[in-house]
Amino acid sequence: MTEPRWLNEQEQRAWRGLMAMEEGLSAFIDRRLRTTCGLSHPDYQVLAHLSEAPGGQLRSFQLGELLHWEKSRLSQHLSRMQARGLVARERSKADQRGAVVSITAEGRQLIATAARQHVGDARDAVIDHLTASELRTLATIADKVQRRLAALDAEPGPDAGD
Amino acid sequence: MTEPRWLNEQEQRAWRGLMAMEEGLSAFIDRRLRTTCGLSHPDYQVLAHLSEAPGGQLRSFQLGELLHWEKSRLSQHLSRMQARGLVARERSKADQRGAVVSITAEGRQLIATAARQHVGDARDAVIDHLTASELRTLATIADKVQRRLAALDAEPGPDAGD
DNA sequence: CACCAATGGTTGACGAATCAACTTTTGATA
DNA sequence: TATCAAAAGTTGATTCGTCAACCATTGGTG
Repeated sequence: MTEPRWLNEQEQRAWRGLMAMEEGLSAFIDRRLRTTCGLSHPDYQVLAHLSEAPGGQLRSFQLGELLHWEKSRLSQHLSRMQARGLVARERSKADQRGAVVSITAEGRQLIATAARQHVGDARDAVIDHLTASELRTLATIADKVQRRLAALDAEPGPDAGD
Repeated sequence: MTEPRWLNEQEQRAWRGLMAMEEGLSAFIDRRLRTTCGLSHPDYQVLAHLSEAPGGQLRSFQLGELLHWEKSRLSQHLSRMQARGLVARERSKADQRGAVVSITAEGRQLIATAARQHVGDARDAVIDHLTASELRTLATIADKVQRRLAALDAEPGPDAGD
């Protein structure tokens, strides 16, 4: 079969809407964080995870798993954030191969401000304009999609005889 | 007021879910297009718009508006796509300042394949796993958010006395 | 204990995105 | 018609993300 099932009217509205919302929203979030706090969204995510971790520190690979980042990206990004004084790194005593990343006082300052900003933006752009029912449905959809993506990731392509 | 209204349980589920879905989904879409067709998602969007335009061509600035891209990004990206033989550019006869971008035969070939792939992926990751009601709600939410983002973009910050 | 694959991270090179500065052309106005 | 601001694109510098190769440590097995 060379022709797939194309999307009908309703499906297309949902899909195109989702794609457009995605692009617009992520651009919005990133722009707001940058202009008001001087943090990119990736910066924000790093600091958010660190600030929520016990002691404000994590092993590099743990942080990488939380963010779903490749190790090289994480390493490069942390180098830049370290140069800006937002995080610190030192070798792990337990495992000499590894590094422990910790949030600095300056980083904590920034993430506190940024978190307020971020919640305000989330409300302003999305949350406050949806009904309780829509919020529930949105959460459900997001869960389904994430589970589906995880499944697709786990079984890359053995399916052929169905 | 220094403390914003933090998100309650339900709101947080929706917001975090949305963010996570967004990242996972866009990574998935991009990865699939790259590995199966050799096109990045940006490449795909450019070709999709061109292929839908009358004559398979558009003025650069029109393409930029459709994509919400800055002109420099568009220019650089088109240079790369041109080098790969996916699009062609020539000066506009009507306006000597401007350029007309057109999709090549090779570009049409690729976008045809990629579109099938893309629809399949959309179904596989999202569409086929949602109920009709969820699809409707998703479209509604996406519309609301996009309108809200447009409004925020139009009036950057005059609102203060509400 | 000697070897060796796997783990944890860094580095360098290249493709992509953004910003500012720079053409060229257009179109309005004095 | 001479001028000048705005519009349409390009270019160069910087930053960010990804890929592949690399180094150091660990831990298991013969």
